[in-house]
Order: sequence, then C-alpha cells, then structure tokens
Amino acid sequence: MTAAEKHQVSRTPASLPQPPAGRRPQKGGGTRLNGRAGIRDVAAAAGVSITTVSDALNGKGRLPDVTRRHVREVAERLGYRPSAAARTLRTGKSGLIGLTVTTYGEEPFTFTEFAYFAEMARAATSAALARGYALVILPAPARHSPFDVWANVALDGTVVIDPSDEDPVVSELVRSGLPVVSDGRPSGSLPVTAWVDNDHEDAVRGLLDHLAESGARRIGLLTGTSTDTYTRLSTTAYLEWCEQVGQDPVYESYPAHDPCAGAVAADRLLARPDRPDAVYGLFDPNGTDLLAAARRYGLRVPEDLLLVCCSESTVYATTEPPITTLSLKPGRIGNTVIQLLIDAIEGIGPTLPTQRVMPTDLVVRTSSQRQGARTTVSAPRAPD
Amino acid sequence: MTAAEKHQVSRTPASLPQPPAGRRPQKGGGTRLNGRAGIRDVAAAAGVSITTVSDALNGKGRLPDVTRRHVREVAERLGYRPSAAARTLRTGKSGLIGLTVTTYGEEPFTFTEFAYFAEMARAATSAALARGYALVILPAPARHSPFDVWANVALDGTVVIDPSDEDPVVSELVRSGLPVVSDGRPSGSLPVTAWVDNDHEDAVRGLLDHLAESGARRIGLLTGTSTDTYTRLSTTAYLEWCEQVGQDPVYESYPAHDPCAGAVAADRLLARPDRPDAVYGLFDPNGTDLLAAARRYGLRVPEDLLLVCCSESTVYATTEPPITTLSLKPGRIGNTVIQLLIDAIEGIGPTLPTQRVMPTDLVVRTSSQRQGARTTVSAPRAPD
DNA sequence: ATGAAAGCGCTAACAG
DNA sequence: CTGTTAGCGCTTTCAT
Repeated sequence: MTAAEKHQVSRTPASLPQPPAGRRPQKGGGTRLNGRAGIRDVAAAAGVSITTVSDALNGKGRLPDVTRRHVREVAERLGYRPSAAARTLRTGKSGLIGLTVTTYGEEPFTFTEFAYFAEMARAATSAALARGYALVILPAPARHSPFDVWANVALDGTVVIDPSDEDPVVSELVRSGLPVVSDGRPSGSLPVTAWVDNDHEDAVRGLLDHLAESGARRIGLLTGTSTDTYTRLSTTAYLEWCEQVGQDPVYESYPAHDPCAGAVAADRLLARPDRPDAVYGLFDPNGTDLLAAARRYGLRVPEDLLLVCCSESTVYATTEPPITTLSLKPGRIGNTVIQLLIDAIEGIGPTLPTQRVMPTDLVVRTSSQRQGARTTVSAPRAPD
Repeated sequence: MTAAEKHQVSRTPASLPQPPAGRRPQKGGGTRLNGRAGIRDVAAAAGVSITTVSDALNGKGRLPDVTRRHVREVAERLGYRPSAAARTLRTGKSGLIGLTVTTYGEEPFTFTEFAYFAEMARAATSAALARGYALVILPAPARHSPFDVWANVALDGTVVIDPSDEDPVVSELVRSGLPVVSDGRPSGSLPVTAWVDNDHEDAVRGLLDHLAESGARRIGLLTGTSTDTYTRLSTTAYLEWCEQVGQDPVYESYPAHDPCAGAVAADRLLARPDRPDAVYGLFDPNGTDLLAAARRYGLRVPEDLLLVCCSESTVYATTEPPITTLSLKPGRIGNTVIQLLIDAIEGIGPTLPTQRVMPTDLVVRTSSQRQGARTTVSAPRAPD
C-alpha cells in the first residue's frame, strides 16, 4: 500500500473524520489553495497525473501534443495558476533580483531621486524582465532596520548601486553564495561577483581637453568631500591633468549629498582671487548652481566662464545657455549589470570575477564653446 | 559556561532511533541547502527540535529566555538564513507587492520616465518597506506579453498605476483573490480592491479660478486625446468651468505620450485667432513647450500670457520665468496606496472597496501672477 | 515547555 | 509515454 492510499480519506463534506494518520484531502479531489485550483485539481480534471500536468505546462517532458494541449486547456478552464512559492522552494530559483542603492545622508530612500539612479533602475528593470527576471527594490542596509526585508525575500542575485566601503550586507550576501554585481567599483575589498563602472578618469581627461580646446586657461573643479571611487577617481584625474598641462589646480569640495552646500561651494569657487575661467562640476546640480553663481558675479557663460557638469538631467538642454554635460550613460550600465548578474546566476560566462568599464558621453552645448575658439579637435593623447 | 551550555548538556542529543519505515534521510544530519545551514542543522547544533528553533527565531512559542537566546546564538554562529521560499510556501505570505505602470505608446518600459511615476514609486517603496514589504517592479501587461513573470512571482498584492480600461491582468489578479489597489480611478468597471486618486476636477476649478484672479479673460487648455480618467475629468472640469463663467472654451488636444506632438499643439494653441491670454497644460512638458511657443510669438509671460501646467518636475522653479505648477503630490498617493493595500492584505480596515481622493497642490510662481493683479486668494468654494 | 509529524504545491528521479 | 514517490525548508497543530 502506498503512502497516498494510506492517507486517502473519503471526501465526506461536512462529516468530521477522526484525526488519525492523515488528514490529507483526496488527491484528485477538492479545491484547496485558498479556493483556487491546484495542480492536482488540474490533473484530476484532465484525467492525468500531476507530473503530466507539470510537464505539459512547462514544456518539459516528451508528451504527445494532444495531451499537452488538453492539459493546458483544462488548466486554463480551471484558472489554474502555479504557485510561485512552491516552484521556488523546489527549484531553488525565484526569478527575483534585488536592487539596492546606498543612501546618502539622512534620507530614508533616495531611489529615483536622481536622474542617474532612475534611469539606471529603469534600464535594469527592463533588461531583467527581458530575461524573465523581476527586480525587487530593497533598502540600503541601514544598521538594524526594523524588519529584515532582506531575509524575507528569496533572491537569485543582487545588484548594488554604489556600494559603500565594506558594506556589511554585500559581504553577507556574497558569503552566502549569492551573486552580487555592483554598479560602481566596490570600494575597499568588497568581493563582488562582478562590477560595472565608467572610465571616470578618461572621461575627466577628455572633458578637460575639450575645455582647453575651447580656450580655457584655468579650469576649476567642483568636487565632493566623500571618498567614494567616483569622486576620488575624477578628482585624481583632474589633478593629474593639471600637473600635465602645468596648471595650478583650483577646486572646492563639499559634501555631495547636501543640496545647499553645492550652491555655496559654487559661489566660493567663483569668488576666489584665482577665479577659474572654466569649471567642471562633478555632481548633477552643479550646473544650475554654477550658472546662478556666475550670474551673481556678472560672468557671462560661455564668454567669461565655460561650464560643464556631470548630469543625466535633460534640464541642461534648455537652460540659458544650455550647459554641456557629461553623461555616464546609466541606461547602458543598468543593462550591463543585469546581463552580468543573470549570466552569473545561470552559470553562463566566465567564472569571474568580471569587471566592465563603460564609456561616457560628453554632450557638448553652448556653455563650453567659447565664441571664436578653435573648433578643431586636438589629436587624442598618446597612450603613455 | 553559560546557561546555554548547561542547556545543551542537559539536553542529551538524542541519537535518533531508526524511523519506522526508514525512508527518511537522516533528520538532524548533514548540511544541505546548497552548503548553507538549514533549520535542522541549527536544531541539531543547539540540541533542540526544529520546532523550538522556529519558535525561538520568530518569537513565537513560550520558550524560556535561555533557550531562545541559545538557539539564536547557534543560528547566528552557523550563519543560518531561513529560506524565504519555504516560509512563503508554508504561510502563504511572501511579503512582496507588485508595482505596475501602464505603458503608453511603444515604449517598452516607462517606469521612472516621468517625475510623477518616479516619485510615486519612491514613496510607495519606502512605505512598503516600513511595513515589512518589498516592491517588485512588473511590466504592464502588454497584449500577450510574457505573462510568465507575473506567474512566477508570489505576490501578496499589487499596485497598479493608471490601469487602462478593462486591463486583463488586473481583472485576472482580482479574480484570483489578490488585493489590487490602483493609483488613479480604474476606468471601465475594473473591480479593484481600492483606488486612490486626486480630486482632478476640484484641482482644475481651483487653478482656473486662480488664473481668473490674476486677470485672465480667456483661458486656454492643452489637453490629451486619450480617454484616461485624468484627461477626461480635467477636460470636463475645464469645459464646465468655462460654461459657468461664460467663456468660450479654447483648447487643443494631442496624443499625450508623443513628445513632439505637445510642442506642436502648444504652438497651435497660441497661433489661434482667438488666442488665449492664459493657458493650462495638463501634462508635464507643456510648461516648457508653451514657454517656447510664447517666445516665438513674442508673448511675454506673465504680462501677455499666464501659464500653469501640471507637473512634478522641479525645473519649473528655475525657468525664465518660473512657471506655476499643479502638483498631484505623487508621494502622498504612493504612500496611501501602499497603506490601503497592506491593510487589505492583512485584513485590517474596512471590508472594501475603498476609495481615497487626495488633494492637489498649486505651486504658484511668476508665470501665473500678472503684474498688478490682485494677490488675494478667493475663498475656497463651499463643499456642495 | 518541547518535540513529532503533517504537509504547503511543486518538480525531478525513477519506475512502469 | 505516463504515474508514483520523495522531498525542497519551513510553520503548525497536537501530543507529550
């Protein structure tokens, strides 16, 4: 006698059967699952076994087309929806990818706050969906958040945007064997599965060259006080470039996540005795702030001051004048991050770790083109 | 050593006698779970049963504090992470909430594309997280799209932004018993669990009054050709308002999801023989487009033309001149939607259906304040 | 106070 | 080709 038979119980509706051995409802019978049909209901209704149902629905076995079609029909008729939870438990794959962005400052949740994140997230979501995965938005690991949402979600992998040094959650995830791909080089020695980042140094050099082409003699930098790799690499590249062309560095730093501090720093930069005749701002709002500051000091852009900032915002196309921006192409990054992650999840691709450096895009507008400046482009620097 | 140690010693780890049928693999034994510790490993290591482990970790049973602490310690030491999949399967709750936005036009995925969605999603994510849920971004159900993703994720409920008429996925979800809360009144007879929306009619009346206060004699409208409730309600309110004050309606419609069409429509509106001296644009980009069109026709804002548009974008604070905007307060909506949905999921609150109408916010800037116009604000209309 | 056992619904070996 | 069976790892009565 099989276990099933042993547990078999008559489907007497209201009668209270004695509780011994099995309370299992009849196998082919009643509707469970919170009123919805389960795989066994479909099997019964279609007159096949649950295996056949599973195979028919997943295109797995080598069933005759008739059976397959029939089962699918019955399933449809019963409004059968397979339980994702059961499938996940069984297969160990949830089809879910976590997406986290490190929050700066006091803000609880800065997702979509900045054009960069918004676009990156959009692209990532889209790319994941295209490969059959969905994204779960998860909070940056605040120290001891109330619910540990992280623990309650079955993830196949995680994307981390701008992981901070030694991020505890990331290490934890990696240690537990979950693939983690980061947008931005991991600072410290975070052992991510892979990372994607821009070639920030190259971008800065290119844009400084562009400003110099436009006639800039002294280029200033608006940078951040934080130690993330973006800020660090960009600033270093600036300093090196200055040294190379023999210009004294002129820069102001401020805490990048403080919106007011940026405006103040922009002002400070233009108030200096060694006022630059061109400025590159590392952060999105710098363009607006610098423009405002320039106005206060009666500086015309681009006649008296050339301006470039790093931003994904479209507003700089319509400012007065339009401002040249460096785009990090977050969409491309989001897409790449997801491809890498899913490859890792599915065991495709190299056995890691992988890193991908993506190009940036300088969108040249009026603010960086001085009237009468040469428009020829200098030959690319020789690789040294 | 500690009480824990004592506990462990007194609890002689019962070497299990051979189970009757002997089919079951060793219960307290080896490490499964893809190399990670399972609840049974913890139980064995702590010298207790898996029940006790579960209770200890979930704060459920009435265990002595010592046991609880001991179990937690052991779990921590083994790096035990409970399987979310198993928990979900067992409890029927995943802690996951779906978030969908109906896509317009051909775009594959417009999530975060518009400031409204971005902010709404941000707030919703934040609110969900605060109550222990995470959001899963899901694609709008394109006609016969890979429905797969929807079927492969265990959802406790879903948020739908701007559901289209008779959205098949929504009906399907509702039919299968899943709570669905929509942002925006469901068009047609979509049987959502609850919905949240702005009082669009009131908003339009208020803003038209404001324009009239500022001296507008003929207010034009830039509206959409689509039939969604937002467009419909706003347009109707406009027409009724016109009738009420005895003004001939002056409006242009265009397909709202087409970015170029908006600029053209703005131009058309200002090119009319019965050119309005004030315009309200229903969609985000209308402000910029109208400003550009006004410039082309040599109209000064606000001297010759008053301008208001519905937008969440911050750019209108810094345009020349700054433009008055109607904010729908997407953050508030996102938060409310989530509260309603989680209440429904957890069985709190009214037995539905619920609907919540949220106020809007007119951010008055230069573009709607004609020089010399009265600045007093009319008393709010009495509730009728 | 603690443990044994029964599954949640599904998929994957392995028999027939 | 199709069915039987054994769990995936956890929560939960129920019995001790």
